[in-house]
Amino acid sequence: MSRSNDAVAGMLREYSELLAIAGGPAFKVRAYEKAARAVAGHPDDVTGLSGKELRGIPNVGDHLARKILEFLDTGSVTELVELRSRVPEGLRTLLTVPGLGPKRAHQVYEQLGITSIDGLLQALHEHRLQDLRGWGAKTEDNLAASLGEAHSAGERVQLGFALDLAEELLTRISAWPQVRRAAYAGSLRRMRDTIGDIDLLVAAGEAEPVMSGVVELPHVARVLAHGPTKTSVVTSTGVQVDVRVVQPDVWGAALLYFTGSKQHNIEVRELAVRAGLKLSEYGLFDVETGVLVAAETEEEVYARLGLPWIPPTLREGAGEVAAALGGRLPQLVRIGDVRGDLHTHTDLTDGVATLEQMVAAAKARGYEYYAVTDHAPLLYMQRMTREKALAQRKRIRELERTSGMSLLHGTELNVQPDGSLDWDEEFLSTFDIVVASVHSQFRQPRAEMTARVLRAIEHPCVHVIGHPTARVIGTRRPVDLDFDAVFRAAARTGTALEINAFPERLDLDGDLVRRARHLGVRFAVSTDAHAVPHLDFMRYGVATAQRGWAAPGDVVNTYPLDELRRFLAKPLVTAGERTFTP
DNA sequence: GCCGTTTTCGGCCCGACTGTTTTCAGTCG
Repeated sequence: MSRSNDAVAGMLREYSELLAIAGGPAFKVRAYEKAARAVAGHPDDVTGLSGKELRGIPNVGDHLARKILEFLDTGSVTELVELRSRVPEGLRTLLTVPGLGPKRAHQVYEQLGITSIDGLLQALHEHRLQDLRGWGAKTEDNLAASLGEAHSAGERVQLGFALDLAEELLTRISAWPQVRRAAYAGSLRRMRDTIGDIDLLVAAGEAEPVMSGVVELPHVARVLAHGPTKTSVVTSTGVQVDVRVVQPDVWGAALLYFTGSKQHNIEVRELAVRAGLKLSEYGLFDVETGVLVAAETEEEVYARLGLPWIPPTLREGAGEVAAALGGRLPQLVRIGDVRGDLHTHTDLTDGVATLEQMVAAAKARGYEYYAVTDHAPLLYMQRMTREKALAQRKRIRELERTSGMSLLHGTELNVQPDGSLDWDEEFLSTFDIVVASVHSQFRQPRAEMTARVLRAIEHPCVHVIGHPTARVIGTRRPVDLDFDAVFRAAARTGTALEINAFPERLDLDGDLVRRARHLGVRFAVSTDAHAVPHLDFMRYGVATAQRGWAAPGDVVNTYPLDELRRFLAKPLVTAGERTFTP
């Protein structure tokens, strides 16, 4: 994703939020927010675009085009700087607390002088908030709960953010003359859904120039440590980056060591000890003679220990070493196995790209098929209607003839609190693919939530349950579900569970995928794209599937189209099996 | 501030939920 689009979108979003807190007109707040979304989702890099071209982006008009140009030109916007001076800096971070919007942020600032999350916690502790107009004990309780969650997320950043940053840093570092190889390691290479700090490994004959280069990188805000082979810095975005330099001939041993996980390394080193060997980041050595046995590649090191190469996404010390010893490692699904995306949106609902743009981008990715699944009427804000859906279907059928790619017309339904869905069964049966997701009432007790999701799974027209836990990383915890019951029902009815590839979601996560897989569940790895660049999130979804030990056969969108269609026919559901009737 | 006109003004995603009120404000999706 192009960085300048993200930077511009960030500027517009900040403007929108500051305006909201300052009590600016709501329509203006929304205008900035909409423009931010459009710019972030715009497929072309905005750098170098003319004012006229910028105005071609939806929701960007004269004023915003000028602000964007000023921003790209000077790195700043006069009016934004002025606005910042009127709103204390910390107030904006208060908006990240679920349940606290611009009005209440403004209120706690005006009446209690609170400008930070710490200040809010303090006031909460002293029960000073419930004296405010419109506040009560319950409001305080809810706020305390969401603050607790935000805090428990700690300083970790999302996978997508970390990977973008790591790749940008690696591009720079790899260009230095001393550098032979450079790669990210650690939890990022294992593709965990959140990343504590970024570990970069560099192979270079000479370490010193690399270490000095790292502290000079423009991203660096603070240097934590700066030694001959290891440097730790904090970036201006607050992420810690550890860079380690090794000799090129021990690359494999070092990469293995720095990729971890700790538990995986312990298990591998135990194997070494039992074989009279010693494993460190400098190589695999014979204990008696001290002779180096293997170090150059990971494959060599693993092989000398009697192991096949173990994919990083499996290295969690969760049975992968034993499986590797026994020849039982799964054949993992890979990005190249994916033949299509089964959950995407267009600007007919809340996407920012047109149907034509999304289809063209999917075609450019080389997909064999592509599903468009815009929202359904019960997500009221999207104002979907049967007529709009049918009109879209007509355009999809036309587009299919010219695009040379199979297009599936689908929809994303809303699973209501009682498990009922948008539209009737007769109309639903006319869609090629139906995704059903929970979008509201996330705090239902387990029994109700489970019954709700089970009813959707049992519905004969529902093919995929979208983002099954509805979590938003760092913001909203997963819903409370009896997963075994859900997984068994999904397996029995032939309903796929989604592995939503959006970096904020990654839902199901790797652990749940693994559990579900054991019960025979199949998965749809989908991006939930709302813009062209979001189609690239597929790699996060595939990595999450890998973390759940999923093979291509477990993932329905690796199937050729005819096989996918057989799956979507949901042959496993018969009327007699249904425990709920819609 | 943007957009689409019944084009240069007047609308702007719209309904549910929560917790507070005692008829509604704030937040969310």
